[in-house]
Parts: sequence; C-alpha cells; structure tokens
Amino acid sequence: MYPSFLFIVHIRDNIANANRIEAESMQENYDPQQIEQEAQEFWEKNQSFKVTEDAGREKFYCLSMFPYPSGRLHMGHVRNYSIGDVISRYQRMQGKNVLQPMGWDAFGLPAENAAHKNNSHPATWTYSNIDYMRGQLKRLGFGYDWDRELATCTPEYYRWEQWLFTRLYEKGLVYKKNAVVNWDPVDQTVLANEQVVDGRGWRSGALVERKEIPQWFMKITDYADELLSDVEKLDGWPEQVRTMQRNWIGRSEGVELQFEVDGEAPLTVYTTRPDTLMGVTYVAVAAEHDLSHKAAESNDTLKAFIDECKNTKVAEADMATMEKKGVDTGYKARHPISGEEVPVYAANFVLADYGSGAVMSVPAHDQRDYEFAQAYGLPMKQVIAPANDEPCDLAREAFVEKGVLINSGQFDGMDFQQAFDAIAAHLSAEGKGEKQVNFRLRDWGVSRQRYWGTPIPMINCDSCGSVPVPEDQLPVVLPEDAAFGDDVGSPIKKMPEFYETSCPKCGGKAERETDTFDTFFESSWYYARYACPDAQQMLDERANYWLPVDQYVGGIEHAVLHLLYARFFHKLMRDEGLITASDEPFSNLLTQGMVLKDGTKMSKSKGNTVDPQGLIDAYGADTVRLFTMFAAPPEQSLEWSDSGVDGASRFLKRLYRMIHAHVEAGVVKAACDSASLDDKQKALRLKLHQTIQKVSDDIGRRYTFNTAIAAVMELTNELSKFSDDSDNGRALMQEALDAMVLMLSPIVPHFSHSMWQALGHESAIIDESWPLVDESALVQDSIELMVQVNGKLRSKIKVAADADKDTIEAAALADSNVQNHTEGKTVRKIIVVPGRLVNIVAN
RNA sequence: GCGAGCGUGGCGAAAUUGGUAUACGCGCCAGAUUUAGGUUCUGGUGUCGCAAGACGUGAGAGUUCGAGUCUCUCCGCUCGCACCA
Repeated sequence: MYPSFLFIVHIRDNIANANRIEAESMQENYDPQQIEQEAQEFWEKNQSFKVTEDAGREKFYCLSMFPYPSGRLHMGHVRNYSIGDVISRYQRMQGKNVLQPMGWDAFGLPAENAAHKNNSHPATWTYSNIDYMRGQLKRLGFGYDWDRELATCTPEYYRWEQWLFTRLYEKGLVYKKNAVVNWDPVDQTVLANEQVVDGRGWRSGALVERKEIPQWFMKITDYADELLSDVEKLDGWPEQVRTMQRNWIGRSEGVELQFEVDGEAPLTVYTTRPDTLMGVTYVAVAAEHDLSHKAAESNDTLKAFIDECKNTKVAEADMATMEKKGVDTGYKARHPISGEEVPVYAANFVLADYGSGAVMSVPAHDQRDYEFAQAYGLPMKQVIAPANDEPCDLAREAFVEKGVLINSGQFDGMDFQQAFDAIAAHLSAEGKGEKQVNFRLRDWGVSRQRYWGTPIPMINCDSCGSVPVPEDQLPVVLPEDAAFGDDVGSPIKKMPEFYETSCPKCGGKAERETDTFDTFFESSWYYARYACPDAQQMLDERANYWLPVDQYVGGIEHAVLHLLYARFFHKLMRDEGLITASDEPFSNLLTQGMVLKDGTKMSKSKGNTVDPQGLIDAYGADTVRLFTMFAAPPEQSLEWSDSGVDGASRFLKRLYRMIHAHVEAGVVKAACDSASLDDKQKALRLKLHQTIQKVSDDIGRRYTFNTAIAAVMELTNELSKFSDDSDNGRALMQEALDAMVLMLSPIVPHFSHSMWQALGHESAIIDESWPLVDESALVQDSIELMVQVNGKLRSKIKVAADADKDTIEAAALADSNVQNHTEGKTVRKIIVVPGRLVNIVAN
C-alpha cells in the first residue's frame, strides 16, 4: 500500500458485514490537481513504466512521433501523445510487455533563428525548451519509460549516424553532386523554402536566386524497388498513406531516347509515351541546361529569360503552378526516327536536376505541351486516334488517352503496347534508344548549410578529394561555443579551429565539411535507438527484441517524407547487419488529423492557438485528455471547442459523484448473482456487457476512442436511472462501476487510479487487466425488428430472438400500420435481414 | 499543376459488412433546486406540417427491394510536393 492524501480507505474487519468496506473520507468533490499529483507520484515511485526485454512475454512497442522542442507543447502534441498513451495502457492491460519511449527531435532551424534573434545560443534555447516540455509531458501523465529519453543534438546520439554515413560512403551509397538551392544574394546565405516569401528572402527582402552548389546525396533510388514492393507488406498502414508512398516513388516504364543536335552532345529524353514519338514538334530543355547557356551567349532575349528563371523558388509546387514560359534557343534537334529537325526551346517547366533536364514535346497528346505550343505558335501533329468513342477535339484540348497510331508511317494502326514495343525495338536497333524503368523518386540531398545540425563527417583534401572521417575519430562534435548575433550565416563556416584539419589519408592540410545533415536524418532512426539508448554501437541485440514498432502514431503531414526516409534507414541498418529480424520499421501506423480552431489549423501566425497548459491548470490533465479523445476520431481533424472541454469535465464530475454516492453507502465485495436478477437488473447487466464488448472493440481494434467514450457515457446515463438498494442491485452497481473505471483507465488514468481505490480495491489499477465480457449476460429472449414497406420505415415489431423467417414475415404483415401501407397492393417480395429489419415490397 | 483525403442538425460528431439517419457531447428552450448568478437534476430539441405524413447526409445522375455508405460527373475545403518539422 501507499500513502493516500485523498482517500483514507479503512478496511474494517467486520464479520457481520464482511462484503462491505466503509470508505470513510472520499472527498465529496472531484479535485483533479490532487488526484493527478498522487497518481503520478505512485507511478514514479513504483517505476511503473520502466521496461526491459522479456522473452517470455509478448512485447508491444508503441511509439508516438517525437516532438521538435519548440518551447511549449501545443494541442497537436497533446492529441498525438494521448492517442499513443491510450493504446499503450490498453495493451498493457492485455498483459503485454509495453515499451513507450519519448525523446526530442532537437536539431533544426527555429533554434538558430531564436539564437540570432536573442543573441544567445541554439543549445541553450533547445535544452531549456526540452526541460519545460518534459515537465508538461509528465504533468499530462503519459506512461513513458523516461530512462530511454534521447535528444538528437547530443554527440552520444548523432555520432552513430555519422558512423553509418561513413560506412555508406565506403559502400558507394553516398555521393557528392551539384544541386540547386535558394540563395539570398544580400545575406549571402542559403534559404529554406519556408524562408522565401513571395520570391524574396524573409530577412533581407532581396529577390532570391536559384544557385547550384556541391552537396551530399544518399542513393535512396538504389532502394526504390524494395521501398516500392515492400509497401505491399504494410497492411497495418492506412491505404491512402500506402498509395502516397507508391505514387511518390513513382515507378514508370518508358523509353529513353536521343535527339541529335549538330555540333553538340545529343539530348537525352525519357518518355512513358513512346507511341506519340512521331508527334514530337519540339524539344524543351531547362533554363539551366548547358544548351541554354551556350545559346544565350549570342541571344540577349534568352539570356534575360535565364536570369528571370533564376528568381523561381526551388519548391516543386511553385515550379508547377507558374505560367509556362520559354524561348527558342535556335538549336535544332533531329528526330530519331523521321530525321526531321525540330526546334529546341529553353523552358521554365523543365526541372534541371531531374532526369536529363530535357523533355520531348507532343502538343497533340499532352495538355501542357498543347498550351505551350499554342502560346508560342508551335506546330501540332496528331498521331493518336481514339480507339473507342472518347471525345477528341484538338481545337479545344490535347487528346491524352491511349488509342491507335496514325500519321506514324510504319507504326500506323498499332495500339499503345504494340507501338511501345515496336518503337523501342526500332530505336534500339538504330542505337538511339532503349526501354527503361524510371522512378519519380530522386536521391536524397542531405547537406544543409546550417549550424544547428549534425556535422557531416567528411574531409576535403586537395590531393585525395573527399575522405570520410575515420571511425576512431568520431564523433565530429559540433562546437557549442560558436557565437550568434546579427550575422545570419552558419558560424562554423568561419571557425578555422573547427574546419582546419589534416587529411586522414595523406596527412596533408585539409578542410572539414562545414555543412550539416538534413534533420530528417536524425528522425529516420530514433525509433530503433530507443530500444538500446545506451549502446556503445549504433544498435545492439535489444533492437531485435523490440523492433518493429507495433504501433506508430503521428501527424498525416509525415505521410510521405519522414516515413519514407525511416523505411530507407531501416533497410540501410539491416544491410549493415544491425537489424536482423525485420525489413520494415513500423507494422501499424495511425495518422492523426490536425487540431483546428475556427476551421483552420492552429498556428502562431494566425493567433488561434490554445495553450494546453492553461487547460491543465484549470481542469486537470484527465479532462484535457478526455476531451481530445472524445471530440473526434483520431484520423480526422479535431475542431477545438472550449465548451466541449467543459462537457468532458462535467462527465468526470458526474461519474465521481456517482461513485461517491455508491461508496458512501458501502462498497460491495461479493460478485452479483447473475442467476437471480430481476428484469431491470438483467437489462442493466445486458447494457453493461454490451458496453464492455463495444469499448473493447473500439479501443482495441478500431481506435475510435470517441465512440468508446460515448458508450461509457451512455452506460453512465443508464446507471443514473438505476436505483436499487437490494444486495444484488448494489453488487451489480459495483460490477458496473468497477468495469467503467477499468475501461476509462487508459484515457483518464489518474481519475481511474483514484476511483479504483475508492471502490475498495487494494491493488493499483495500473496492474489490472482489461474487463471481460460475460457472454451469458448478452443473451436476449426477444429482439426488435424494423419493418419497412417499399424501403420506408413504417413500424417496429418485437419477435423471439430465434424466430424463423416465416414467423417474422407473418408478424410484419400482421402489423396494423404495415397493413395501412400495403392495402390495395400486391406483396411482391419480402426481404428479411436477420436481427435487423423486414422490407415488404408491394405495388 | 500533380498526389492523397474530406463534405451529415445551430456546433463537434455517430451510423463498424449496402439495412432504424443524427447515438454521445456542446449549444439552445422549459421546469425543479438555489436569495441571486453559477452549479446540479428532469424533460424537450433535423426541416415543413394542426395532423396523417412528406422532405432530409455539398450538387446532379446511376446501380439496388433498400444508398450517408457503391459508381460516374461537378462544386467546395484540407494535407503533401523533396531545405519547416
């Protein structure tokens, strides 16, 4: 037993009334602050959430996406972590060995911005935020094993990803190439897409330019096939997330072919529609393409156009939505089959660093090419005719469906697949093209020109080139004594004491890489490190016990990038021999919706945020948890409502009073005698066990916590109407209250901890099992069926639960209101849906 | 632009496998308790209609004995788009 500040429950050894325990001083009013403090002290003292590997028990690893330590928890965090905690506590009640860890995604841009603003240091800001937010998570009562806490900004964490990176470099999975960034010409710094507002740097206001700089890449495309095929294994993921992953990887089958250009290297293009090849009337290259630059030397219009294209943001959405523009380079490309010469345009819609930076254009059969051709007076040639009766009006729009080839010489009359094969074979024979499988997925650029991140463990030597930092010199520690002020660039780029070093190969003078990793790097493997946070290697055997994560919970906004990178890392770590028991990191995924207020996402810029702290202070953690779980199912967006919080609080108070009244009259230790219940008692016990059945399914399988809570509320309404002072009536009341407190315990754990004691139990509820359904309580003698006439509800009939079809039909036809509606009509058909309804079709 | 979702009372939502549309909660109305406000308790609350009944799930069509649920077209909103995390 443990000290109780609130309830001092004395058990009287009363032989005359052995089944009753008097609760002497259950407080009359619900005081969440006191109850919550007491429950948390109990968990802390008993280390209730500390777990170790146990081969004898089924494990359950429940993980919520770790937070960026931005300062204070927001409602999205509260929602995310409440969902994870409910699932964890439910699984624990099923007897599983449950791991639920928490940590900090601690590197990132906001820390640097805060440092520049306050003339302080990102580390100071980050660590103080972590301290505050950890306190908030503890105050909310989440059952984390805090011994496993990690922060990604510590060398103890990031040294292992530096190690992995050098290993991958040796394996050839890492390379350096030029890539485009947003460049602020005034601040002389690289900007994130977020820092570009209306084409200008957010601080300087200068027009942002696209600039190419050398950067490190990871060959995620080497894993494209497996990342795609393993999506099929993810049957515990929402279908839309699997679809988004497939589409993002974007496997396509096409043909890569060459257009020759006199005096220049041939232009390579890739197309998934080789059947339209004979309809090509021009070729488009990126503004940054070599050919564009070369042509611009003697073409001022083109030169101006290339300059204009520099002012486009790097983001693909901006590229795709801008007005399609282009300029004739003057070059001619020779069609690989007809030999005809077509113009080469420099165009702003061609991505320079995707594919070869050139595309073939078929205005008659591609809508974008169609619009571009119309704008620039380029010819259009129809080479596909509709095979069926699709509309085809080239005066209005391109015909983009597959069909039958026309105007294509030897290929005329072929369908899509015949033409695909024949044209590919023809090009191949001529040495001008080949069939090729392409992916939309591009290699992952991991270099960031920022300070607050993991230093990329590479050294640049004039004679040896790029050399990885040797294992015994890891970690490359980020200097924390860097100065922050008005100057916006990364301070380590101006710290010779950091970047001056010697080459590990030749011993000569060399420079360290001063770029840091994309912060997605850290969040791609933290789930595995929780299994063994103190390991003196990246991962040890404990990872194979806990992985894969059984339930991952996080925001839908991570449906593509974070999840794809984590899947990639899992396979990299597996191929490094660190993980042996799984190919995928997350067996089940729950994507939580956003928290909205007044119909839009809560955000500081909109000024519509609700600070959870104020609510916790006013109502207690349980009310906040209850409301967030009740207001909407987890995958939907949640509309914030202040009065809804009042409603949640009201429910807990009401249940508290009900338990108080019951306890005041004496708790009951004997089980109710289910064989001798009267009709009212039987009805209540039926409702109770129906509720246990529904709540078990809602929490355990469907994850619809809102309907689980609604079911308990319904039962509460029934109980409040039930007044029965008989021994069996009070025993039934005790059975119901015990079950309700157990069912609510994953959601409002402090409340339940306290009520469980008040109801006379000596055990702590955290060690209790989930309540079981008594099947015998569910048996009913008669049931109600809906009766429809021609699909419209006309009556309800009561029939024996085991009534056969003929009896049901007869009862339905005998109903007076049914007769009113069938009078003068012939009954054509009667449909009986067992247990539900009868539909009489008559006319 | 491309990819993925969503749309039901005054509001948050429920309807799990095509079978009672609106459970549960909020709000509102009335009554009880209270000196009053608040709290608490009880009852009512989709629209039209005196009623019988009719209508009703973004709009329009279709499949079916029966559609919020399935199919098609359209409208509106949200998320992601590779350097926010």
